[in-house]
Amino acid sequence: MRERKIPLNLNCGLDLIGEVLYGKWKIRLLWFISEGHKRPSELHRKIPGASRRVLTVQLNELEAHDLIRKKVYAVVPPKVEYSLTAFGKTIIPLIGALGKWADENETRLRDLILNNETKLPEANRDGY
Amino acid sequence: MRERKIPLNLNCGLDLIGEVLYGKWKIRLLWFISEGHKRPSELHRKIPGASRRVLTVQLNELEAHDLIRKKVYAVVPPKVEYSLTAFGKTIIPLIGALGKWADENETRLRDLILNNETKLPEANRDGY
DNA sequence: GCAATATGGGACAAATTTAGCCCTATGCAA
DNA sequence: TTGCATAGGGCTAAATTTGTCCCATATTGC
Repeated sequence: MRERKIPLNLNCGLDLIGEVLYGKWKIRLLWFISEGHKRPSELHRKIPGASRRVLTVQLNELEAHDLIRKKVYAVVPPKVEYSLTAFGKTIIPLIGALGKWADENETRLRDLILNNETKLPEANRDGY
Repeated sequence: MRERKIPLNLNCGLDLIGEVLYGKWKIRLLWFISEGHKRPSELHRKIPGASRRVLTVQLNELEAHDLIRKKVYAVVPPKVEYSLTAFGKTIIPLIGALGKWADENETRLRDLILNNETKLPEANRDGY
């Protein structure tokens, strides 16, 4: 975040989607929360590839965007639970649909992605 | 792209979605192409906020991922037309749904986003 | 007493994505 | 003859996103 130097576009709906859902782990976070994984540590276990730091940052953003709500228990060690807001719930079906689409095309997508991971970079390496 | 130092996760469908749709302008590109805006210059006019460079890069990626197809006419000045592949067409309804969701919640989203744009950065500025 | 637990956040480093420029090519119009 | 239009891609710089490390907290169990 911090002071943005390149202005936001907020023209069409798709721009807005970008702002709210754009973040490497956000849709996964929303999805797992919708599945009932509420605590940050749980979510981190579900998404081990992400650093704890980014997850908390993105959770904060989702909260700021009113998609999730945070409940802090005054105990030690700390306990925190996230849940979807009513607003957040309205977007879950869409995320579900995306996941379903990807699952249905899983092998195809995986092939396409991996193909390009091994092809494009080699072309670049020559340039160094 | 180039040589990736942080490995990809390709576990669940949502990871795959990330790889294919993650890119600042990709869903907009797909959407506009689906609306019949085929030529790079047209697309650029529809998305003036993006640099021409990134658009061509992201178009290349979409093509590599088999969501769009490119037709090059051997004329001068050059003429290129993109169109959705059959595979690409299957994802359009999902993008449409996202756009619709955002349109329906437009003012709310805009408020939430702008609110945070002005609030969070100020909190940070103090730290400098 | 010391480690482990769960969470948050500051400071800074690295990785990755985007933006900005420049150059090419060739007809057509002013 | 100069300039524009169209598309691509190399290269470098900036912006932005992610990751790493470290500290703090209070209680339970060893």
